[in-house]
Amino acid sequence: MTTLPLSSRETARRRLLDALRREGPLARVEIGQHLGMSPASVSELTASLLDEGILVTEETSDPTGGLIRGRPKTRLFFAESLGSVIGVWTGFNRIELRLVDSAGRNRASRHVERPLRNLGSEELMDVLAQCISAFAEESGAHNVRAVGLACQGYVDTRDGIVAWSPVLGARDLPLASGLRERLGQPVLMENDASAMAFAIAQRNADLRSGRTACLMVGDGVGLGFLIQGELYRGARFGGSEFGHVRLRRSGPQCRCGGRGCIEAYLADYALHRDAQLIDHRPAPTLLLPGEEAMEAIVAQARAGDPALLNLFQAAGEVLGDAVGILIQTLEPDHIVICGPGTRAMDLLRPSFEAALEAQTIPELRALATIQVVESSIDLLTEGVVMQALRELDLDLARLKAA
Amino acid sequence: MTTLPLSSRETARRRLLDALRREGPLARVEIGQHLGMSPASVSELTASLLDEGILVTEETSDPTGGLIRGRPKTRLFFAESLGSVIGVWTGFNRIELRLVDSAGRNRASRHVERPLRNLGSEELMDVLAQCISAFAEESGAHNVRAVGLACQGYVDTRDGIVAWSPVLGARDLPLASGLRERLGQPVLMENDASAMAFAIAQRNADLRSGRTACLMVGDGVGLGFLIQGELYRGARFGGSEFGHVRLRRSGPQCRCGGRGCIEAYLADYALHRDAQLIDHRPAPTLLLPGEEAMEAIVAQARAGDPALLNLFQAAGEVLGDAVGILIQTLEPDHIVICGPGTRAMDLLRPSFEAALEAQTIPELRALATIQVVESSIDLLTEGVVMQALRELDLDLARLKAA
DNA sequence: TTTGTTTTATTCATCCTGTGAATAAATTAC
DNA sequence: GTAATTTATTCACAGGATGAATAAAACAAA
Repeated sequence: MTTLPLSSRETARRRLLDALRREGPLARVEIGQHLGMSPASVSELTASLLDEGILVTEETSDPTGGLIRGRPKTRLFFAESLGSVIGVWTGFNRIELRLVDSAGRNRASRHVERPLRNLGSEELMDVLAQCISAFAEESGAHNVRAVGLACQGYVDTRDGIVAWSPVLGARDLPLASGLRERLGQPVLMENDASAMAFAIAQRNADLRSGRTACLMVGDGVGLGFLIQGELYRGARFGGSEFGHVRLRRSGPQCRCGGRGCIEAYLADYALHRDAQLIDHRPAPTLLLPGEEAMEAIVAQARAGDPALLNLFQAAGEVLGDAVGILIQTLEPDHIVICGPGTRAMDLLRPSFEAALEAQTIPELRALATIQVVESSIDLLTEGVVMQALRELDLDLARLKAA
Repeated sequence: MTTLPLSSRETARRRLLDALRREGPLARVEIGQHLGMSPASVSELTASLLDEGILVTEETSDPTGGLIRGRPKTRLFFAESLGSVIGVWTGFNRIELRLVDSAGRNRASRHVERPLRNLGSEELMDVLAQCISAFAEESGAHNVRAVGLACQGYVDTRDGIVAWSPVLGARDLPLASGLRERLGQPVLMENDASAMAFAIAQRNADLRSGRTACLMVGDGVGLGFLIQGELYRGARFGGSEFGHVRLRRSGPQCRCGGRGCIEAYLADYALHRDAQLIDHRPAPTLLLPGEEAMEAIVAQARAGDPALLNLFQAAGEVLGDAVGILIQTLEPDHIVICGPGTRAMDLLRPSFEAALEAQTIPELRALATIQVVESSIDLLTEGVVMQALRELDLDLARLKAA
């Protein structure tokens, strides 16, 4: 992840390519309208992008059937020849993979069940590299240009280092360089909640204006924070570990070693573990339960199981407190609650809303819109792949400039 | 407060004038070194600033006494003729005023004891306007160009509206326009913690790089958050109401009407109130105690009063939790604890550090430097005045451009 | 005094970008 | 075939940043 300030040319270029990835093929006039650029500027920019072989003109088979007068649009889009990018997410005991072309269109995806916890760092990198190359091979990926990797924990996105992760058990793990050596590809890293936030904002223009706090609930709990559509970067160019804010002094145990973290109430592993405890099952594991197991718990709660209802009630309360803290601290314009955890939003909502109300000042609460976006892990690899693609766009531009 | 994106020219101009206000008179070469600009650009920029009458060349009385060879520097600085700006802070029962020239140098200051709580909005504006004009007159202010006003609460800095304030009891109060009508001057508004954060960052270059979270403890508790030296703006261009994050569900009463807010433990009024309660004094007020009263409480605690020590212990714990939340949410590069409340830092520190440690992940905690900056309310009016001056700089540039 | 040295400041030609206006191109409508 | 319409390019120009050359203002030394 480059962190140099972008020149105005680079910004324009990025905006243009972002718009194409979002909207699909566009004619030059349309690009101008989308971005508020003059036709002359668009012509100039696209000329060099065409020249560099990044874009190609589309063979227009005249889809309007001659209903529109005037010179027909020639739409521009990404050249197929540019190759592809692999996006990876390392979950608790699962690896999610996706292959996209340079336009960001899905080409293949799969997931692998494989616990990554407590592997040594060399072994971890071996396993990951092996999964990625196997996936590349089986999906017939040709000309892979980069790998984007999202994982839980605090990620130094500039250097591709996992500064801290509860899942990988890692401290300052130089994952990007380790995988680069093994795969021979540039590897770009991102925190997983950041990746999902980015993907969601790509689908909703509102979320790309102002400040958007995107709380992902699922495997863990993470926050992706966007300012004018770009990911917020903290120290060492990482995101946020909001999921490990400890709201309850003597709350349940968290994967991070602490107690009472937001995650320790809301994450799938936490709900699953606590549900097992209710049933007096032995030795609750910290492994990620499958979607079926979670659905079963939710169904049982919806059926009226009082102990489970209590669980969701407590989780909703924590969610309300969490969103309340975000509102009072950052005053975002938009708040998004997303991730697999939204499957139980109906169960969470009453206590969520009560806690949010108790936690926040009404006048400030009114400044933010809150929306729930159902989103699966797919969106996560989509986000990291998008970020990787933009990074490659930039590299190409700088390559040509030099 | 203008919120339009700045043109590159405007950015350069702002950086130049900021540097002059911080560093004092500078020669053109020195400006170039400070800002990493070419001599040609500096010459060009300063030429128009001199032309507009914003800067003047300094009459160099050759202070080096001829020890240095070569053409002597001609230093540039702000023209005296440009007039002055008044900075105001409205506290709980006190108004702080300051007059500065266009270079930001202090010309006069005073404070007025005057409770502002529970005044009607018209009356409030009358009182404020009257205080300000009396101050302008008595300090011999000539050619006042603007008033900068900092207050507690959520301030819409673009339109100068107090969206919410526990002190002024206001909801959507258009204070800036009301005062402008009464004073005939443009009035620029800012949240008080934001103003102090800005002032502190002007004095320490480190804090102007990366992300700085500046927690002001005093009359209330506020957060000023800086990204690359510029104030973070949330929805409606306000700052943060971090002081009203409710950390303890059944904690003490806060001025905002809630319970267990950070402020309800740490603010002067809270400590004073709780100290009175210990002594079984009747009817604890919410008025701001004077500095002497606070010093007395601190002295009594330092002398070993166990009940007071408990009070500071609880406050320190809340401070640690608060800083912990900031670290895990925003991963700032720098954290500053400032304001009059730092007077008791020795009493707060043990429980502060323990709570911080319990609240945060060591690897993440290590990413931020934490420093305590002793700072009085003076810095606050300094900050708001600085912001007002930069806004005027911008207006002047846009005036000339039109 | 004169000439050279040193440092500061300006000027100038140039590059880069972005834009409005004019022009060209490609199509439909009549 | 001509007019109308829409899309795309070209061109001249403006604004801003910069390196290089030049000018300016001092001191140092012969």
